[in-house]
Amino acid sequence: MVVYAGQGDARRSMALLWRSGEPNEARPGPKPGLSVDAIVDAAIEVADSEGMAALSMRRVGERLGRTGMALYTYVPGKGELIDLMYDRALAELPAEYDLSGGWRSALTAWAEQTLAFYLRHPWTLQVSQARPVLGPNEFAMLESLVAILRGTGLGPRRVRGMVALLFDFVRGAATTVAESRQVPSATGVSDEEWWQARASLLDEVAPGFADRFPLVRWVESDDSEPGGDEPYLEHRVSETFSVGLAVLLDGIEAAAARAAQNGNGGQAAPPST
Amino acid sequence: MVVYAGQGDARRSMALLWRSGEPNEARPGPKPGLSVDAIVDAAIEVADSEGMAALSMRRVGERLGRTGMALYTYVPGKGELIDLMYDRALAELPAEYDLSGGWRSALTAWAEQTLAFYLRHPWTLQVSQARPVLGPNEFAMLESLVAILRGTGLGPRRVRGMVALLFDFVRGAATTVAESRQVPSATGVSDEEWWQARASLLDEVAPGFADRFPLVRWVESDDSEPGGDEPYLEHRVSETFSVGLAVLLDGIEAAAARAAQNGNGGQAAPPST
DNA sequence: GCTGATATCTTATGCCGTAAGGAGTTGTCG
DNA sequence: CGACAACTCCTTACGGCATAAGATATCAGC
Repeated sequence: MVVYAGQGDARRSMALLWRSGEPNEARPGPKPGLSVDAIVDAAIEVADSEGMAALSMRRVGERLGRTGMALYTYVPGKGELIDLMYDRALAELPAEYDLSGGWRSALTAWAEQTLAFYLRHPWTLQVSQARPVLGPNEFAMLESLVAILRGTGLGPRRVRGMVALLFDFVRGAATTVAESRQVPSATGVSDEEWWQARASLLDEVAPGFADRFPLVRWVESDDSEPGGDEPYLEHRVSETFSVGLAVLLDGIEAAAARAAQNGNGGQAAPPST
Repeated sequence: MVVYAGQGDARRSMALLWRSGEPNEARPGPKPGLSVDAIVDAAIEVADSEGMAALSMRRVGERLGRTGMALYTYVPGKGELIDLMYDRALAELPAEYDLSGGWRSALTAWAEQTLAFYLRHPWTLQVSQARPVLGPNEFAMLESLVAILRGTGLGPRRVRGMVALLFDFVRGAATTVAESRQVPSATGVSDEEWWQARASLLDEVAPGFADRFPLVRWVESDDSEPGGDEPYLEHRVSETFSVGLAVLLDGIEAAAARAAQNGNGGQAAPPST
């Protein structure tokens, strides 16, 4: 399931994200044995290695030699912790891309880097996108993508559309790979074995299946290059990724060309559908 | 979080999905008071009205005047129930689209219908895509999309890429709207109010924000038509949706044109990147 | 030393999925 | 008819979760 951000005191969680309002030194009471950073790090370790489903306050506390409840001194709740984890992880992404080769090559690099990021931290795919975390690194990520798309000469409305499209695309591909990787680890069965078992079950349970869905059969027929040592589904996804990226780049180029023709940044020109 | 399908006895859950191996009549024991269909219907009602997070075995049982445990007579577990819900809901989608106007208009209709479906049943967005449910209606959905894309003359590999791209796009847009709709219902604050509150908090907590991210400011600047009575974010998404769809259609057209030129269904022709 | 703020722990509440086993119902066979 | 087996449904219980409430220990400044 999608994990939602904390609804609690919005001011406090924003302050945590932007590290503002740090406590002054020399306060009464025992020295803090932990820190927000240490907690976020431990939580990311848990999520990276065992997945979002295994992330619990107790689990994180345990890794720090504390109980789960000890974390509530530093962080308002689990939702806010996830926001912090997410924004921290995003810091890994490049702040800018080489634009000297034009926007197409920069966008390709962006897509590859971003895909790799999601695969390094698959749990980030489960952080809600609609109510953005609004942390510094999320803005930086957006800034760097918009910097590339500015090269197309399109206006803000068009660029917003492409930002969404690009993120949906990369996140979708990453989600497929990330979830497929859980099959072997969760079931002890290789990806390919899982698919073959399912396919033979299909024949058994749904006779005449192939005749009912001839186009499914056609589209699954294999006209691709062999996948080397990549697992079955990951090979499929990497093909899909390059095909999809090519479509996106061509579509963006078409929009940019139309806008250049009209000389208006694509703002007033209606799509030629 | 993403909800994973049941790992249990695969044969049994496939049989449930395809409704094969129905029990013969005249068995000993009390007459079944429930049925798989009744349970799936009740579960869909819960998920539609209260969201996936509120879906629990006890909750569904309660709606049927039973305990949660009673459901285990009919359904192996929660994961399998979700699979059944998903495939049942997919039956709402059109089995075919009007191809007489060409693939562009059919694809536009597909995107709109599919988006509307996800918004009617937002919980379907949380069913894992990598290990497909493999129920009859999931195949039917794929079949109808491939039928449209065949009109482009592209080969299976290219069409697979576009299928993934199109689903990622529509699901991404649907996810954004679906999650944004939970803000008002969960917090009692309108979408727009939520955003304004966040924005003023940003100023407070991150001074100099606008200078740090000038392109974010630029891309968020409003060059769009007024949104009528649509909520803020939904208006943004519907703009984004039409921009994205136009890009996709143009990109697909470019691929199709290149393939037609080479006369090979786009199979051997390398992408011109 | 006292006061009051702070960090941490223990305990408890109310959810969850589901394992285990018992009670009641109904068909078939002797 | 009675016995048995299959079947539905229930109660209880376990171990997990987030987190509220409150007890206890630690420390700075007066």
